[in-house]
Amino acid sequence: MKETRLGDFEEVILLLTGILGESAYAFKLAEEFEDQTGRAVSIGAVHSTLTRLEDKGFLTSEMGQPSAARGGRRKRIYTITALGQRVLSDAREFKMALWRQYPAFEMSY
Amino acid sequence: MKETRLGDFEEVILLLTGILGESAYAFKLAEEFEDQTGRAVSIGAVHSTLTRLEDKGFLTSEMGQPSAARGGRRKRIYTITALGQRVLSDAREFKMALWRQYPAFEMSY
DNA sequence: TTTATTTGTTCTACAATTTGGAATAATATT
DNA sequence: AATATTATTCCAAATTGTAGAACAAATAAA
Repeated sequence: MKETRLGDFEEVILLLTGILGESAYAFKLAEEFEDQTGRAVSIGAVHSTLTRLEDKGFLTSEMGQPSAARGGRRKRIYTITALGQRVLSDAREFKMALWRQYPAFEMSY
Repeated sequence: MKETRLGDFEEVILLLTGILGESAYAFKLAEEFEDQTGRAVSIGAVHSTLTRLEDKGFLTSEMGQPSAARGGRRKRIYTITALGQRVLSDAREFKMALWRQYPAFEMSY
């Protein structure tokens, strides 16, 4: 577990993992990413990012059970850690603090 | 002007440029970054990022006048473009939409 | 029961971003 | 003129972002 920063694609994937909860695994995350951004993403991109997030200690993973669906092999389920939540929360606070200072975004929080 | 994405350090620098207005130049941006994040940043990092943001069309720059201060040579002043503002705004909308879906961040916007 | 199809992961390579530091330049003070 | 200070520009290395091929396991169809 290396101590490092959080890239921006990493942040989105981490957030989606938190949002998806129990059903957070690579394929589903890729699908969700495309739905929410409209941007295509390769499955390889998602996998290597998940691995990096796990190395950094922001996620944990374990293999789940195979599903009844055709081809439904075992998935690797990812779970956000307390550290991961903290990092997301810090990133959010920081971003909001900046936006508040930018006149072009004058608004109430 | 290449059409590309916005990295996360890039986003912060772009935002700070908008916030600083007239006085947005590399040294000041580095200083501001350190004040706001508590994280040290090298001046080279800021410069290469500014150049990339300009290549992407999110910023414009021009040389200003020398200041009266000792060693106060001419600064390259950066200004955010309409495209840059739009990109920032889009990034903000997207991020807020995600946060709203994450139960750990249950709150009113 | 073999073969296809589907769902998934793991591995590998390359591109873009992030980051630090050295080299250089311009200005004011001594 | 020499020195100290404020800046920029240039270059190299590490980390992130991204795509795709190779492989594995499960069900459906033949």
